[in-house]
Formats: sequence, structure tokens, C-alpha cells
Amino acid sequence: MKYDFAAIEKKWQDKWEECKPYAAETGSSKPKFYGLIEFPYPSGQGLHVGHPRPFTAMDIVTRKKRMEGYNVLFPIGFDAFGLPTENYAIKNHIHPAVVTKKNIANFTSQLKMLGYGFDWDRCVDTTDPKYYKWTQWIFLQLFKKGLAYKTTMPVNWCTSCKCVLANEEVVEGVCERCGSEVIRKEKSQWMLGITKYAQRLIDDLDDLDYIERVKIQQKNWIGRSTGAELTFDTNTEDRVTVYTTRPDTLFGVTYMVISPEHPLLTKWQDKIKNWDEVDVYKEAAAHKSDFERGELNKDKTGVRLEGIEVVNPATGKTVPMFVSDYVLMGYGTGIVMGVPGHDQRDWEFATKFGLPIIEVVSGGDITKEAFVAKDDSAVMVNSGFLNGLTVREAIPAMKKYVVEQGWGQEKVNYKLRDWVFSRQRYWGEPIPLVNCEKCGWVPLPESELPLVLPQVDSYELTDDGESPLSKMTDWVNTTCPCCGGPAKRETDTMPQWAGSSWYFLRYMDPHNDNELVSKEAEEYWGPVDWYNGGMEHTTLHLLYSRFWHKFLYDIGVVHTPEPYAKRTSHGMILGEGGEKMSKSRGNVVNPNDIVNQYGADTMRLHIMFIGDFEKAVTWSNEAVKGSKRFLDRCWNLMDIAKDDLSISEKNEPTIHKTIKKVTEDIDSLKMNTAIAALMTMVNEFYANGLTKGDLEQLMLLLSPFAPHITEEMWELTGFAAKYGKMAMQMPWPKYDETKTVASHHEMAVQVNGKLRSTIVVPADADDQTVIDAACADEKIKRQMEGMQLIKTIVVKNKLINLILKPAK
RNA sequence: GCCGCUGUGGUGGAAUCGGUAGACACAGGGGACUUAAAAUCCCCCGGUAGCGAUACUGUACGGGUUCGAGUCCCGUCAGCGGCACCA
Repeated sequence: MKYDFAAIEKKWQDKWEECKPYAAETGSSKPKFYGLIEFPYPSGQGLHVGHPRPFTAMDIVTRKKRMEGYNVLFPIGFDAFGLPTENYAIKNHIHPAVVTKKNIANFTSQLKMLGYGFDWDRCVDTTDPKYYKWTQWIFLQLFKKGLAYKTTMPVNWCTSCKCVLANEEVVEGVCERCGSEVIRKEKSQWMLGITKYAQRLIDDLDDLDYIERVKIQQKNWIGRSTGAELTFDTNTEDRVTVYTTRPDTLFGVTYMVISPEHPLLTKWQDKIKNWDEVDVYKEAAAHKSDFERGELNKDKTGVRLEGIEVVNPATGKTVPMFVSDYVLMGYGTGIVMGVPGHDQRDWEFATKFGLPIIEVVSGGDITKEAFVAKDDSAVMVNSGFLNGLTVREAIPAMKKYVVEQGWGQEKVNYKLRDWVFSRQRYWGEPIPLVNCEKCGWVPLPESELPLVLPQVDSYELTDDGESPLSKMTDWVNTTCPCCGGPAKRETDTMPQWAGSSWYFLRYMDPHNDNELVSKEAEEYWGPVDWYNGGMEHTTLHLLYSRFWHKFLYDIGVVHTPEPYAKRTSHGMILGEGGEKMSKSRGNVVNPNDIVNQYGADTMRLHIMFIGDFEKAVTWSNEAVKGSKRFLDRCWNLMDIAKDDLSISEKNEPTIHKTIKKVTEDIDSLKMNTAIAALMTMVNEFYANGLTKGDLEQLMLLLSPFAPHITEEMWELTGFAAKYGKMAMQMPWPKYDETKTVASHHEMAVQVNGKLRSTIVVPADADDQTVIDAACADEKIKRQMEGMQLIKTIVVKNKLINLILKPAK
């Protein structure tokens, strides 16, 4: 009988649809396992070959967990708000909800075609009002705790599209869509106070089982630095405060720099003698994009503030003050002390403006470049009481001194900024707040949630970059829930990150209309035991969702401070030729084609066999055949298996070894070597012959990888009838360590570290026995002629190294 | 520039703690079966020399540690990912 994958896959998928073997049961007495994959964005193109990689891996992990007796939650959903759908809607005049529905239906059928063990009854869709009711609810709680606030801040503004762009939409300083210049524009935006959680987001990483590079990237993104805030007197009534990580270099300060956006600048308008010049610089800086300010314009520019002087408390001398756009308003205090001797940026600035450069740390040549000591054992000079100390000693000494003198205090800073949470877009969750002239920003009562996205005539932005919702005057004009007076609704919507920041909680209790998640469900399922996703989500999605989860922990909604106990990441699938798959390159592989040609089981197997899960791999249509061939070989074993239900003596060591290997490899996502071990086992079965008992073990091991063919074989070989269960419902096979070892080993025999021969000896033979055996070997005898044995090294069951030297 | 990762046959990739480099596949070559093709089965497959046994050589490059290095250490080069005037 031929392996008819199309008929077999259809048969079993229909069966699973009906008997729901993947249903998770909240409150079951079995141990729980919550395996999570990043839910997809349902794009119009459908699934591409990159999706099945993480999905299949976690499907295998969770299938094995079920067989090991766990009550498994392996859910799926759709992260469906977002720009591509909105843009498609604008272009084709179709409501985004209609497009979304269609795309989700398409994704669903594709995912089912691949035979994943998702609990489809728990499927969520972030654009469903029943879902985003709770996204809005979380926002309201953040607002009530003061963690959501509105502020004016610079945004990316496309001068041609006249709209606000997300950072991701700005590519090399121009608008991704039209290629026009992008400038910074002040706009009022909702912000979330993630920086208040910065330290906890760093600290709690320590106890998590995340792959190391994810932890490192998160820490770098949060960017903690320790230093001091120092306050300087000026010749105005204001004092200025700077942040520095190197208070030890205070004696080397020869000037100060203020950011063009700093409010003190405007305040000092009358005192600055060259205000016109300063104002022009200020204006010019405002019109520069971040890109120009950063990437292109390493060349330092600036204007001296005539009439403003600052006193260096360490030396008592006055130094001049400049405005320059190399100082950022958003980090530290927006004012920097210039230490040109020991900071390359300051050195460039000082060189350009002819400012003095003082050496305060010895060891470099400050006439050529700033000396930034690589280690902290360099010695301080020209620094009063610090002279002779190493940098390592000088930093704490100066910090202490600064505090004693009342010049400042120790300070920790983070690069992490608060989260810009508004989008002037239609296709997102409406922000459930109204603005009342009397009461200010007022939250909607929770009973009015969800605040449903209203129907609009056009999804285009207004000319001044406001959300399409702002044109809906009937919707915008409302009454204040607080005083009953006239009020306006917020017309900004939430970013796509919102719905994905908590979706894993909703899976635990997806149909609950009264709570985001019931206490019972959350305490049973939380936290997620294993979350796999892309490296590209390490800094944003992962950080955002950890932040929300910590907030939910603080207000008592969840019982753990962290959402995910374990995080792994998969590599990308590249197109033929090693390039990123993209429509424009025309190298996108659609999983449908592979499934039609070879079947879902082959697709699943191949995508796992293709290479190291964490690394990028190149897709090859040619190589898929190997996986299909393997399944054919498995199938054909049915014809040659002897009618004996016990494990054959000949295959026993291989079977136990393979069970061990596959068990361990699945747990560490090394599916490629697990499959290789299964292939080796099948090759041995062909070489040795096999019993039905041998085949039974193979089917159980193969089940998580290729569930359709396995169930069919399980039925045909009579095991389904024998046990009254599907293979996937059987206990995971166990191995006996003592049976994994063969009775004899082949050992390598080296002479002076070079392989010269191999010998076969009984397992666990003692050292003298193997040395004797090695010395008796013909090839070794030849090597030993005229030589003297001075040392032997024996590695049990593996290798013998004989150290010889010429005999005297 | 900074942080992180990776360099292994024609190709994808294996190789617990430092212990037989190239498992398992793909492609290729040879053979069997077949009227033929597909499929299937068997054999070969890093390089150089040799009919062969075998010898030398070989994990980006240069050093080092070690009885022994793909693996550890120092340096260099290349590629990928992230961040980037963060004081």
C-alpha cells in the first residue's frame, strides 16, 4: 500500500476537529504546561514558510508534554490591528474588519492544514471588541495609577503625507512610503510610564530562563548607567544641573552645553546677548530629523551663549556655555558638562570652538584625541585632591565629596524612554478617555467598555495628521462621565503593541465577559512555561508585555511578577540564495505548495530538520525530498515488520539510545538531531529487520513530528485497536540507561595524540585490559618499534593515547 | 564606533566535560531492477599522493595552552543581528 499523504492528512484532521484531543482543561489535576508561540499578524499574503518554524517546534514540544502526562495549553490567536490592513482598506475602500475576517479565515485553514495541536476553542482576535474591551480596561487601570499621561513630544512627521510616522516607518531619514523628508514635530501624545519599571525589568531577568542574548539585549535597551547629578552656579539666578557618569573628571570641565530644546534657553532670552543667532540655531535644530541629527551629522555644531557663564565648583573658575544639538533633551538633564580631554564628542566640539582641553586622567595624548581609559587603573592628574588616585578610586571619592559639598548627588539613569502610546490611526483600539473642559481627562466608566471603534466613511488621516476618528463629530462629542457637561473623546488609538502585551492571559480564560482572566484560570495556568518567538521582538514586544504584566501583578490581577518563565528564539528562514524572503525578490515560499506536493508531515519534518533552530537557514525546495523519503521508509516498514510485539534483541540498544536522544533533543529544541537519530534508527531497522514491537517505539517517537502518518500507521498495525487510543494519547516511551550501551565499544587508539588504529573491547573494560589490547594491535605494534612507552591516557569507552618517545 | 552571535566538505548541517572531525540529509558519481522513465535498493563521495594497505594534510587566518584543540586563551580578518552623539 502506498503512503497517500493527502487522504491520510484529511482523514485525521477531520477526526481531530471532531474529538478535540488538544483541548486544555482548566483546573485538571494533571501538571500543567503552557507553551506559547507569538500569535501571527494575519496579513493578506497568508502564511509564509517562516511561520511554521516556531509553530512546528512548539507543537512538537507540547505534543511530547501531553504524552508525558501534562495538561497542555497550546493556544493560537491573531494580532490583527495594524497598518497593512488599514492601508489595504484605504486603497480598496473595504472596512478593515472585513479584510481582517477574511485574512483570519485564510490563516486558520492554513494552520489547520499543517496539523497543529492548537486548542482552537481558545482562539483570540485582538480586533474583537470582546477582546479589546480588556485592552482598554488595562489602559484605564494604568491611567488611574498615573502611568498613562499625555504630553507634548517630538514625533516623526512626513512633510508630504502630512502624517505622523512610527519609528519603524522612517527608513534612513525619509518616509518609507513616499520617500519624502521626515522632520520632528511637537505633538501631544499619550505616554506609558515604563521607565518607572526600568529597574525591576532589569533585576527580574536574573531569575528567568531566557536565552542569554535576549537578556543582554533587554539590558542594553534599558541602558542603566550610574553616575552623579552635579549642580553648577551661573551668573543668572538659575543653577544648572548636569548628569555625568564620570564625576571624577570635574576638574577637566572647560565649558557647558545645553540642548536646543531646553526650556532654560527661552527663559534666558533677555540675558543672551546673541539671542538672534541662538534662536536661528534652535529653529534649525527643530527642523532636523533624528537621522540628520544623529547619523549624518557627526560634525559638531553649536553657538556660544554670550553673557552666560557657569562656575566650575571644583576649580572656582567660570566656563562658557554653548547650545548644541549633540546634547539630547531626552536623556539626563539636557545639559552636559564638557570634558574634552576624556570624551571624544567633547574633544571634537572643543577643538572646533577653540576651547581649552585639560588632561585630568594620565596615559593618553589629548592633543590627538580624547583619552578614554579602557581600564580604570589610569591615574588622575590636575585634579586637586584626586591627584594620584586611580579612576577606580577617584569616582567614589568624588561622589562622596560632591555630596558633602552639596554640589549634587549620586544618580542612576536609563536610556529607556517612556512608551509613546498614541497613534493617529483608525485601525486600533480606541483610547477610552474623554476630555472635559472642567474635569480634564476623564476615564470612561468600566461599564461602558468596550468603547467600540465607530464606522467611518474614510480611513484616511486628516490633513493635520489627526486620526480619522476626529472627523466623526457625532462620536467625538459626548458628555463628561464626571460632571455631565460637554466633552470630547480622545481620537487617537492604541499602537499594535497593546493587544499583544497581554494576549497570553486571555488564552487562559478567553470567553470571560466579567474579567480579563479569572483568578482560578490565571492561578492554574500562569505563568507561561515556555514562550518562543523571534529575535526581532526582544526589545519591544517582550519588554512591553513584561511591563504590563508587572503592572497587572501590582494591581493584583496576576499572581506572578513575570509573564514568561522561559523564552527561546528561532532564526529566520531565508530564500534560496540566502536572502530574506520578500515579495519584491520573488523568493517567497508558500507552505501550501510544499504541503500539496509532499504533505504536511513532510513539511513539518523538513522545517525542523533544516538546521539549528536558533540560526537563520536557507530554504531549499530540493532538500525537502529527503524528509519525504524518510516518511516513505517509515511507512514501508509496516510491510517487513515481524508479527512480534516485543522489542527485538538486535534493535534494543538503538531503540533505547534513540528514545534518550529524541527525548533530550526535543527539550532543548534540537529537532534536527532528533530527526537524524530517528533516521539512523530506521536505517538500522532496514539493516537488521524489525518486529512490530520495534515499530511501535518508532511510531511513538515520530508522533509529535509527523502526527498524521503516525496515527494512520498506528491504526493499520493494530495498535489503535489494541490500546483503544491514538498514538498521540499514549505515554511517551521510556528508555533504560543500561540498555543504551552496547556490549562492546570501538575505541580509538592514538599514538602521541594521532589516531593510528581502533580496537573493539568489552564495555567498561579496565584500563590495563584496553592498554594491553591496544599494544597487541598490529598497527600499533609497528608504531612502537624502537620506541619507549612513557605514558598512557585512557578515556573510558572512547580512546587510548599512548605517549611514545625514541628508546635510547 | 559599541554590544551580541557566527565562520566546519559541492550544499544544509552533526560533533555532552577538550577525546576517532564531517553523524543525518541534499546534490553528484557508479551499479542493480526496468523495454524505458520515475520510484526503490546497493556502493563511493574533504584535499594531495598511491593500484592498494597507507601516509601526509584539513574545522576563516596567525600564535598559545595541552598527551590531545572545531571546542579553551590571546590577536587578526570576514559575515549576520541589535544599538548608535545616551554625557
